[in-house]
Amino acid sequence: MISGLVSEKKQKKKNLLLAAALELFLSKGSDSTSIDDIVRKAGVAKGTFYLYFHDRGEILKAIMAERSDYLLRMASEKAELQNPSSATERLLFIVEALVDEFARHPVLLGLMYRNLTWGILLSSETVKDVGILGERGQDALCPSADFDKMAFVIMELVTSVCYSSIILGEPAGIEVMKPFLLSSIRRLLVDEDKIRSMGQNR
Amino acid sequence: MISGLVSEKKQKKKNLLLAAALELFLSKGSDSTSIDDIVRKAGVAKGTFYLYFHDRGEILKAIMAERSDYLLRMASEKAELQNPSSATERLLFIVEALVDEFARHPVLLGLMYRNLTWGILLSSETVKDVGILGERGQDALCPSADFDKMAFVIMELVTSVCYSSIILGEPAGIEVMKPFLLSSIRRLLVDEDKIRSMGQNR
Amino acid sequence: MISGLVSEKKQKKKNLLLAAALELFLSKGSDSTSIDDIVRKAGVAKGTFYLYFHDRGEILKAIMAERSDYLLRMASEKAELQNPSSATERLLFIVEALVDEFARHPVLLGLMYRNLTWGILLSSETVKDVGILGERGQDALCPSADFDKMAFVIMELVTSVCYSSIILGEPAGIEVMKPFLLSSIRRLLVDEDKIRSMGQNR
Amino acid sequence: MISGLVSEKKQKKKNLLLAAALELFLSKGSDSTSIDDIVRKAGVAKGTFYLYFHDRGEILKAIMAERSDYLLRMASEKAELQNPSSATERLLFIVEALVDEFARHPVLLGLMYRNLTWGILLSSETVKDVGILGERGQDALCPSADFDKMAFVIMELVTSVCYSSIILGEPAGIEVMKPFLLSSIRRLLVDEDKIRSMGQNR
DNA sequence: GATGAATGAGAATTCATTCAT
DNA sequence: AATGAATGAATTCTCATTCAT
Repeated sequence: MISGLVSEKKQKKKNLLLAAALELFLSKGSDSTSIDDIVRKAGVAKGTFYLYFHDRGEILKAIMAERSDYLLRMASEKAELQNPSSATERLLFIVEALVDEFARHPVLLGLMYRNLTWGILLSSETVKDVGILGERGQDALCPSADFDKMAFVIMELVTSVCYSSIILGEPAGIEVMKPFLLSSIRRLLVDEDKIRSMGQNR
Repeated sequence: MISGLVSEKKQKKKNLLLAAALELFLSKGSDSTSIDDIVRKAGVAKGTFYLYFHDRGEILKAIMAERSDYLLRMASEKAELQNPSSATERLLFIVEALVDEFARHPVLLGLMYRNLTWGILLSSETVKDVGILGERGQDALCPSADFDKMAFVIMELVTSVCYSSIILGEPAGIEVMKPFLLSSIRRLLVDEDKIRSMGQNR
Repeated sequence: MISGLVSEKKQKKKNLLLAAALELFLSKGSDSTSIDDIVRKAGVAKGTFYLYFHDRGEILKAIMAERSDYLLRMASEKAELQNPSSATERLLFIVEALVDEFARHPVLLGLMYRNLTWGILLSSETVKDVGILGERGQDALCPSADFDKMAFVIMELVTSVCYSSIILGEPAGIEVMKPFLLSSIRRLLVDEDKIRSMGQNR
Repeated sequence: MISGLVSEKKQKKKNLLLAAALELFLSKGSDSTSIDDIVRKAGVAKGTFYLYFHDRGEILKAIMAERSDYLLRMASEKAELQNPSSATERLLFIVEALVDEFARHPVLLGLMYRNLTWGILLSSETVKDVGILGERGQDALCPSADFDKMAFVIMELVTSVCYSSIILGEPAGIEVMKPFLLSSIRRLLVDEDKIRSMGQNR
């Protein structure tokens, strides 16, 4: 456990930097946060920043990865607590939790919007076991081949709609857009074959 | 008519600036384009920029508005040429034209992704008469109340998916994502009541 | 003449920078002179430097060109005043003037040594008409084909010997090295054919 | 012998540093090589550098001394292999070997040009016994008094001309300058008395 | 309206050096 | 002897903005 403590100590300054950067990115946006700001807030020397990160983009990426991972886990756990009756239900609960979190923390949303592409996160191992679409296979929400694409499309949709709605108020407030978003997702998950047959009717 | 010519002449420098800025934004990205770059390329003096624009954000906004308007019109016209048999068909043709355009001009896509929210454009008068969801009312693709939201959600989805797919190659190339995107949109437009009843089965 | 005055005014800041840089390069050496130092001494803003020079190397080059050109003219004039009886005499007077100047201003020598290669200067038009080897042709000090090479070799020799002798005191002081240098140059200018025949004797 | 081994081991890190520094100086130039670069390449800790060298200048000096000594020995040996018929011949062979080596390794040339003055090396004991001007005395290439000066002047000349010719291409390529340089040196070694008498004729 | 020289605050980055372990 | 995390002064370079002409 000593080595654990050592490496913990070794990472202390790095963690100070990460914490400071997160706080500043959230309050001022990443574009207007200088490395000077970060080290001043972290209480470390300028050079220490470059000991751990190559540039501002790198610390942003690190923070985005950590935040989105955390966000997804948190939403997943919240959904589980509501005993979803189906995979669809579960997904909708997850989305709802995400929307609520974004509504509570618009700055976080602003930060994640277009600094984050879910593509990378969703294909990462850590998130695979969380899952947002339930198990692949029999009970899956969509054909296995489309699994990744669907997860990805849904997450991009959620972020885009939240951003526009919560931050810009366009085309309507989040209280109006949320139900619409949820029903949109429900529609997305409808079995494709059934859609095609229904499409014929029009 | 003289005054018309005069005001046209008066705008000459402004147009030079707009043209120069567009070209630079596309080739270097808006972040790395300085006002210096713009005036040099436009062949006007530094001070002249501030005669017409307050800052870089303003010229960017102007360009984004013009570009997205043009893009939507172009896609609309292309769709019309294919004699769509229904409003859904027409919308899918429009989306296809947009995707193709983005695939041909990744730089334009990158520019729009980072600097445009369809919310503003879609609610503008100039785009209203283009329309992407057909006429409101009887034959409409979705309930009148959801009209704007649906248009908005679809456009955000298209941009997000294109960006991730074309620029980042995540979660797959655009040739794979395009059919998936089109079928996703088809599903989004399915009548909600039918969905709900189908949702029960799960 | 108005335009002359205008362009003179336009160059005022540039000249302030050049003067400040020269003074600093001479007193601290070019390596330990920062752009900050230069602008502070010149009394202009930081950005103004970059309005006129791309980087420190550029201002150094400009100064070196001006200084060496001046130096050569000065030495040439001094030589002329002594009514040299032959082209060889004239060259030796020039070299002597250069050596004396370097001995009086070791800092200048230190600056020019290995920041300057005579090659560029000697082939420039401004120096062509000064000449250090007299007229090409009949009376020339060396075959026309070797003219440039000879001028170049002599100047490199002078600078090298002066530097080592004056700055480092190696292998002897300048009062000892000067006569040796002059006689070395005299030897260099000896007709090659004669040398070859003399070489046989050894 | 144990102590010998120990002190050899003790020097192991120092040698690692020297080897790493040489390689870096040659590939990046000494100015753009940081101590960080050196220790990283050497695989030792930052602090270890300061255990053996006071600053970068010190390690540079050490390397320059070793390199130029090696270079001179190498050139000397090569010259010997060609069975020079006279001291002049021998010197010219040495110079030729040096020029060829510089032409093959322009980086080495650049490094030596900027950081070496032959003055120090030529007066060192290790080089005295190599000699480039043959034995002092009867058969010497020049009067004993001028021995050191001449050796020095020739070496500076060779380095300067090689640098300008090989690196800058001024005033001509090395294939053109080499013969000229060799004949110049031949002239430099001509007996001074004979010169003086010949000088009268002009 | 138009110009463009001048500004100077500020951002990023480097690197020799120290020192507790 | 050896380490390497931490330092922070120093430096380069950018760029939006102003203003006298």
